[in-house]
Amino acid sequence: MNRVIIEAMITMSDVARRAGVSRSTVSHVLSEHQGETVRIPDATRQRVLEAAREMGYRPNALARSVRSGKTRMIGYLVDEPRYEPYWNIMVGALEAADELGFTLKILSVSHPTLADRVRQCTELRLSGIIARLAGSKRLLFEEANHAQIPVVTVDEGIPQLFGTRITSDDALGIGYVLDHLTHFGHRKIGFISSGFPRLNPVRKDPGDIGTAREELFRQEMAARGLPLPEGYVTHDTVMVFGCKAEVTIDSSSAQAATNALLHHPQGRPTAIVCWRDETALLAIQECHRQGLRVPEDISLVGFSDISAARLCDPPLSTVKTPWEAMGRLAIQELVQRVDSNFDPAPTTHLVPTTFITRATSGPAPRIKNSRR
Amino acid sequence: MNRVIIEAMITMSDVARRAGVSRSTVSHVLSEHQGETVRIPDATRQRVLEAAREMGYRPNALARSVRSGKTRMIGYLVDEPRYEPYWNIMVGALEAADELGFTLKILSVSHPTLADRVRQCTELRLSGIIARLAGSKRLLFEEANHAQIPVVTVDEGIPQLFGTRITSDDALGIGYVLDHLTHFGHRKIGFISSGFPRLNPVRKDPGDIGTAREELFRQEMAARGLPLPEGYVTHDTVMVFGCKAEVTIDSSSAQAATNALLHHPQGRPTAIVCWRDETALLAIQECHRQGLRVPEDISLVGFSDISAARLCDPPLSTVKTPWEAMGRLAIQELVQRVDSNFDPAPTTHLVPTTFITRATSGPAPRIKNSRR
DNA sequence: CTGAAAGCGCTTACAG
DNA sequence: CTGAAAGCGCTTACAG
Repeated sequence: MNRVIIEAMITMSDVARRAGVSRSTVSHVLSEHQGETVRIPDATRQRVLEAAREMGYRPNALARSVRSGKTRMIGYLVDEPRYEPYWNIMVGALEAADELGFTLKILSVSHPTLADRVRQCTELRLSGIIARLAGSKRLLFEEANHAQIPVVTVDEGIPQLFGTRITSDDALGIGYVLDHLTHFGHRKIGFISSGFPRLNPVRKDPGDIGTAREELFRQEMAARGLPLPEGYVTHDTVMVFGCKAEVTIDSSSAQAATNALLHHPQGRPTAIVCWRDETALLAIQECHRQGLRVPEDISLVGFSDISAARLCDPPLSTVKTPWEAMGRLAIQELVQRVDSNFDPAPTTHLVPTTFITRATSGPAPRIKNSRR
Repeated sequence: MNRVIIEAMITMSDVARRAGVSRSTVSHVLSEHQGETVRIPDATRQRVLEAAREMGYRPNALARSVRSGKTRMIGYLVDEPRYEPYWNIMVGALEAADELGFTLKILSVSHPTLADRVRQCTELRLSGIIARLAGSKRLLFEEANHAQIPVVTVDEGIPQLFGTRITSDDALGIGYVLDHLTHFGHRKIGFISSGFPRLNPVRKDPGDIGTAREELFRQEMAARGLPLPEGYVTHDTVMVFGCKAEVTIDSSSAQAATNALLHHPQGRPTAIVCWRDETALLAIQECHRQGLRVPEDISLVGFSDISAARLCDPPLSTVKTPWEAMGRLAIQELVQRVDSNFDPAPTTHLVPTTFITRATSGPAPRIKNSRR
């Protein structure tokens, strides 16, 4: 351990004094683009370097940022920090930020605090913002545009007026799922959708990803000429808002949604597609409880590929959303905008999804009570 | 949207000019502790406030920090950002930081970059550091002590020379597990431990949490007078280090570890305790593959309570580590130190664990091939 | 090559 | 009550 007791942080002036040169010289030697503008003779440079090392000098990144007006710090605004995919986005973002010399700050935002949070972003002089936010982003864009901070939204269902939007190609995913299931002979396919719109019939969030997938499912079923009887789409209940911005998985509602499908008057579907993995896993529990084997009696498919999908038994067949890649892309887009002129014009990146065949999907059984 | 085109960020001088007062006055009105030292008459105050609002003024938090020397920004150093529990720690830390007016920065650190990362922490003038790091933390403490930055380590197996250490009370957890299992009549209990020491026999990390739990298990078994035949402790293989700091779950090694237990010459254990949930879940897959029912034929217990534990079927009985609470506590400890004199003296907080009885553990079966 | 000076945006004694 | 001045730690034209 260094035995020198340091009272306060060593500054550039201290180093200058020790090396017997001016602050300017120290700055030139220690600056990023050393030698680009001015050249310092090696003797002086060494003296400065050594003094800095001896004193354990650490440049003050904040002071630098104040001077340059650039923080190279990017904010990640998340409304549901507990949700695994949003963490995966962050992991990707973190990696990319590291590589590009940026740092990442996490700001958790529940709906009531959105205004404060975006304000905080500009006070922090963030170089860019990644937003994973349900609901209206008007406040965010107002503030960010005013402060000329580029923003990219991730996992956002609908196009927006400003900024870069990075979203997964769920239509592709749904297509894969239906190809897979029809290949296995399934024709009676149910869907468990997100219950969000029912919870909040007034403030309907058009960006609700569960409902978006439900729409896609309906379209793709129709496109394939597959029947979709009334009641073949049910809903679980997910709390997405609230002070603590928690994702509560209400198992009883997923259970009810599954049951409605299993006891459908026209006979149960031979396969159920769920708007996300958590729901699918809960649905499987319910199927087991009813004595149904997965996938022999019924196939189940999820969406996202959360870690549990791989760990469960049987492991879940699911659409893989490339969360980390989306996070990486978000950073790349942002960084690219940082050094160019601010331009809030909207663009969209559709990131391809893939389908992972694991063990919860298989050949359609012959249903005895089928009316076909 | 605000229709005024802003060229650059509005500064305090701009507001002062608009309000017809000096910068000092603006500062006084807008500062945190307004009115504590000086009192500004309401008329002036209103003028300033209105000017600031009209112009969309946002104080520069960086400049403030340079001045005050305090950033109220805490860094979270994680070596395996992909691992769910470390994300949970962050969620807790984030909440607590918000409440206390601090912000959180995430720094991912793979082993080779540790030096750079800790240096970055001091250059950023972080107010504190939360470290979730395997291996030696010498570099970290050298740097942090020099810069007088308080650090708390989380989920660190062994006591250290400096800083606050927050760790879960695994002894308690193991105790619960064995109480539970013996209550159900189990006496032949196996353990799957972390394979880390085997991977890295040279740089043995004494903080390896899997091995620590194994030790605890051995002690508690002995304390209860339960036999632990040679070979009743096996190991999976977890890659914890490497450039990308990934936690790779090598299912084949967990499989092998399970198999070794199932085919033990003295008969298989009636219960297996695993050093973490992922391993337990993988072990269950293997048991199923061998035609064993869980928990009728064999009980399985994990450690951590990751989200998959609840989602799987049967849901996993496990020791719950209070990750979020640990993150919260880390922040609280740090914040408390920020405004007091720097003191690196070591302290330890042992956070209690609990046991969650779910469906993978039950009464011990009568083993036919048992030699008892 | 190197230093004195001005400046980044803020705050805080210190006069008036 | 309010402003001029000095200062936080840094950088960057600008002289010499």
